[in-house]
Amino acid sequence: MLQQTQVIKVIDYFNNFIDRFPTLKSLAEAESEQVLACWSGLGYYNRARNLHKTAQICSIEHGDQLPVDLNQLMQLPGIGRTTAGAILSLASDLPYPILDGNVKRVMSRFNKISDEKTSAYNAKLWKQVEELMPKSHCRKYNQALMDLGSMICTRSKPHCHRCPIMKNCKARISDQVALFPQSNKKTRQINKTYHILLLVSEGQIYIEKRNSQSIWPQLWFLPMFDTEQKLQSSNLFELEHYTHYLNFNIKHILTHRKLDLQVHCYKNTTTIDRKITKNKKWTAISQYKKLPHPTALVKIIQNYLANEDT
DNA sequence: AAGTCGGGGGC
DNA sequence: GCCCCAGACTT
Repeated sequence: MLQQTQVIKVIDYFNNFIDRFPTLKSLAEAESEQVLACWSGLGYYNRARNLHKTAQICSIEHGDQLPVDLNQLMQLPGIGRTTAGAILSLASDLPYPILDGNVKRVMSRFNKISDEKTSAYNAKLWKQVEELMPKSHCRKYNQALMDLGSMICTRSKPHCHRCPIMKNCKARISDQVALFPQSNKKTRQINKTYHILLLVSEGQIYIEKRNSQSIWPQLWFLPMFDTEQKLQSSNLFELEHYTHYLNFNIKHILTHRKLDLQVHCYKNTTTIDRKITKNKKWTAISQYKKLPHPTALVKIIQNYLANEDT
């Protein structure tokens, strides 16, 4: 959960997740849908799928436990070198370094490491953090290094006057702290418009499971179309029985894409045949909240629905 | 080596 | 608005 996600955001999800899946075995035996639902709103949903797979692999191959071995850990889906190092050092107090975003920043400043190319930059950072790694007190050392990065050696306005290693920090010595680390190259965001169909009937909304190809793969959401024509011509929902009553617009930003989501709302007060299939169904908005989906959009949609009802 | 994947906080 | 965050995986 902590991969590319700040601690404050994770805490509630973590507690809920541990309540729901208290052991590795219980996670391994869970349905994928339930695991994803517990992840709903946290983002990077492949992390949930990988965690689930890892639990299943460890359940079968490692006797319901994580292996205490760097290479074996790194072969598990979703566990790279940093996460493997975190497991070994924090759980077992073994001398394996971590290179997360915080430690990267500390290392970059401490030894004035910079490079044009990302791969060479990361290699230098790993080498540096390996050389500094002590053979004892590994748990406390790694935790302290991350805390140093998150609380003292912050990205902007670092608190160098309170830093315990300021005397040996090359960036500090040369008064160049602000120059490190170099800002990352930006991947430009591509604008994309989608047309979304919101069907409301007797307090329920229609949702479907997305395919594996596009964004939000295999999550439940309202039907999305590339063009308004495709939305209009989707006879799946017998649009002639519905009354169009509202359009609204949602701007949603992903890491690599700016989405302009145009929501087309249709209402129907008569009873309809609500078929539930594997990948399509009707659901009350309250139930919708418990499904795997991009929740940032659910709040907005719920607000519009609430306003319409009153 | 570059692209992909969410959502949110800081400034 | 831009950058980054307790990164890893795919192409």
